[in-house]
Amino acid sequence: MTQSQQDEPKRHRARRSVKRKMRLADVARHAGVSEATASRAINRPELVRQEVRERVARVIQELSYVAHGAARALASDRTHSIGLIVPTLRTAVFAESAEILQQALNRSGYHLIIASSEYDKAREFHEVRALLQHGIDGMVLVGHDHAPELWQLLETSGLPFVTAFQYASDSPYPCIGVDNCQEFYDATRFLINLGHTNIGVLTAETHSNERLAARVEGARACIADHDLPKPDVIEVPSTLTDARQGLRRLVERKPHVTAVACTNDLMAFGALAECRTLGIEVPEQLSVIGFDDLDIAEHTQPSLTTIRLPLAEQSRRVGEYLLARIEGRDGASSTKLKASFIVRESTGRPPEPAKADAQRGGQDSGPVQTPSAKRRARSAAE
Amino acid sequence: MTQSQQDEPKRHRARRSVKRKMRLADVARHAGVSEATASRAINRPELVRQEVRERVARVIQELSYVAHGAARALASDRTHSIGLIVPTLRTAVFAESAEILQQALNRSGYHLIIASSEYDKAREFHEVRALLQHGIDGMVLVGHDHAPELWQLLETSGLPFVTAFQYASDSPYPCIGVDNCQEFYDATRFLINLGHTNIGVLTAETHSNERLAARVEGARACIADHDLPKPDVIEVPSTLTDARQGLRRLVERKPHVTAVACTNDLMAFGALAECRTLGIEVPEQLSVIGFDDLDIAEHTQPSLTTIRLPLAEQSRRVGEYLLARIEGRDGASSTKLKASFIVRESTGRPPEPAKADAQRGGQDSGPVQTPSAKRRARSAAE
DNA sequence: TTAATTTCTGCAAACGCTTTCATTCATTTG
DNA sequence: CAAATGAATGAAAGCGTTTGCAGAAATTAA
Repeated sequence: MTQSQQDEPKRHRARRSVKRKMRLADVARHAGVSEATASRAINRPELVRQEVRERVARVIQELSYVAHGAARALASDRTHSIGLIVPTLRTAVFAESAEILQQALNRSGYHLIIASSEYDKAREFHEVRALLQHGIDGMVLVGHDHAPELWQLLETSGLPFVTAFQYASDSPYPCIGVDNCQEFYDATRFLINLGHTNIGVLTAETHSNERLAARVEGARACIADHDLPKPDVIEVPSTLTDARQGLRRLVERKPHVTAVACTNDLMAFGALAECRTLGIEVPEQLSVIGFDDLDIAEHTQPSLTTIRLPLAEQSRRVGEYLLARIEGRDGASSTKLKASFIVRESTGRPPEPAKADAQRGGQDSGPVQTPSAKRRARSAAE
Repeated sequence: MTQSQQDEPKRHRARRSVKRKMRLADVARHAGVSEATASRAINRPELVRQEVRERVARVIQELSYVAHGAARALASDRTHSIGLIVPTLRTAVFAESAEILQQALNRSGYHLIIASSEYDKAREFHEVRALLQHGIDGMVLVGHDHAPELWQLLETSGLPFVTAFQYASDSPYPCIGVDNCQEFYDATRFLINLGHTNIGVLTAETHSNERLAARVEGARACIADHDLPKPDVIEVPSTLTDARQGLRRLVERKPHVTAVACTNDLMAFGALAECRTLGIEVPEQLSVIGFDDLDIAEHTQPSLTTIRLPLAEQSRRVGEYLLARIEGRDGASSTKLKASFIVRESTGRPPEPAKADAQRGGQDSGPVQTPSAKRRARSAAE
């Protein structure tokens, strides 16, 4: 029995693609080194003599060798992928964060695998299982409100993970994000400082959205702290149409409301749109604030006073933390980020009591954004 | 030398997590079958006796065994992940598509790995390489405009792939999407049918966005086909601020423009905002159409006439095609999808010549959206 | 009953890489 | 100059699955 020309081990099943893929063995052979050395030339170059290192690199080029991710993952127990589970990518804030995180990880040779839960805990748990099974080196979750099995699974798996978008000082797990309650408290105080005493809250459903719930809580707390009457809180499905209807209910039920704090920009846009329809002047008759600072916020009529999350920083820190954990170092865990308060045209002094009840304010009311208001705004942003 | 209690092979290096993970061998042992059978019970249940199948399933439950993705991938040459490269997730249309695709793949046990190119071909090529190396079973690209090396790489790798968001009858590769040129041609015809003879085009940069370029081309073609003078085409960076400026340039340079066809909703929103600022009544003095039908399109003042892509269908088909290819069947390749034309308030008849030059039209001009206009709109949508 | 199928199962060989350990070789050091 | 140290390399043992093949068991046919 003669030795075959190439001493390749014979495949015991057909490869999917016709042309045989180059393997590390091929690289090694062409470079005249062992597989071990070839591998090291790739992964730990400092362990290999420069001359050899270059030779291997050249051969890799020539053969256009591409390492086999799965084999590498199996041998090294590192998949170089990170899982991210967001409620939905349809929300700009999550999409943008995913994008930034993906870019950041990319620079470190990691990939981002995205799954969405649609605000459903069971579904989220299922996704975590699936990701775990697929093999990931780390995981990012949104917020703290998850199925108990999920926490347990994460813990027993020993997988590095972090939660984002909500800081909680009492969280037993690492989290990176703003304190939504605090931020909205400050925003509400901004309104109160402007002179508003009757503030309504318009929010999308808080049931499975702890961030929104925290914001509502912040508004409530601030209003209570200033000895003002408990605010009307209207909760509607997360669509513009519902937001408009919500605004209507708010002004109907409480004719005296002079400011509406919306827990996100979507709600605020709905409010603004409905005000236009109802002939309510913003901010002369009603002040409106949002949360998120979506691109359009600057271009609505009037432009929207809102709160901007430090998404880039959040994603950066999430990436850093995870990579640190993966590589054995352990980075600073929970981090509280600060949002920025953006004052635009949709907020101003409350109307004079006399005017408050008039359905349409006069056109003559001048600019309401007084210097002192601006100053207060700034302080609220800190 | 006595046999150790468990005949487990001893690990030659420390596992990352403390508690040993369950492996298929454990499942097999507990179920009293071989690894092979255990594996089959999981992957090809029809090959094992029901009784055994159930036993294995039970053991898996009890041990909370989770298969090792990398090992599985190495042995089966299937990673169960699909790569998607979009220009950016910051664009709602791409984010939404990614979301839908991810959900669809999920149901079939696949994961979606997302990367973004930022409209940069070199970067895109790099991402493809990275994904290929990571190991994916299929890939989705946006459009046809890619680096030549990318096509080559894809071809030699033999990876199933498909392009989306733009149908091209002459593409040598499978693509699934609408014909952007055709769709915008129809939209332009809608304006012409309303009586507009002087139509401006406002678009974001077309340099590395073939979809926008195709839309502009569609508008040009339609206008030429109707023997109207060549349109002014203003191209601006993709921000609302620039869009507003673009609108201004458009109405300044050509005072007679009575309609602006925007190649996406972002541009249209900018146009609408600027019209408000300039005191131009829409649609009385100027008609505006967009493309994408973003959520807010329905709630702008006036609401925006625009075009909606069949994103769900596109994603569904992309998923189906890829899975078919992966499993060896080959599904229908290129598919042309149809968008829907959504007529709202931002389009109407052009102003009477006398009024056309007046900077502010009378408030008294009634509803312009005549029944016949509506009828035409419908036909344009087919 | 035996032979011929068909259905299940187990053995063991991949899958393509990483990494431990031992070895070789070139340098230092005493 | 021998011994000790350090730097580079290679051999080979995994990593945890899947799957071709062959044999065993169960079923059917004759």
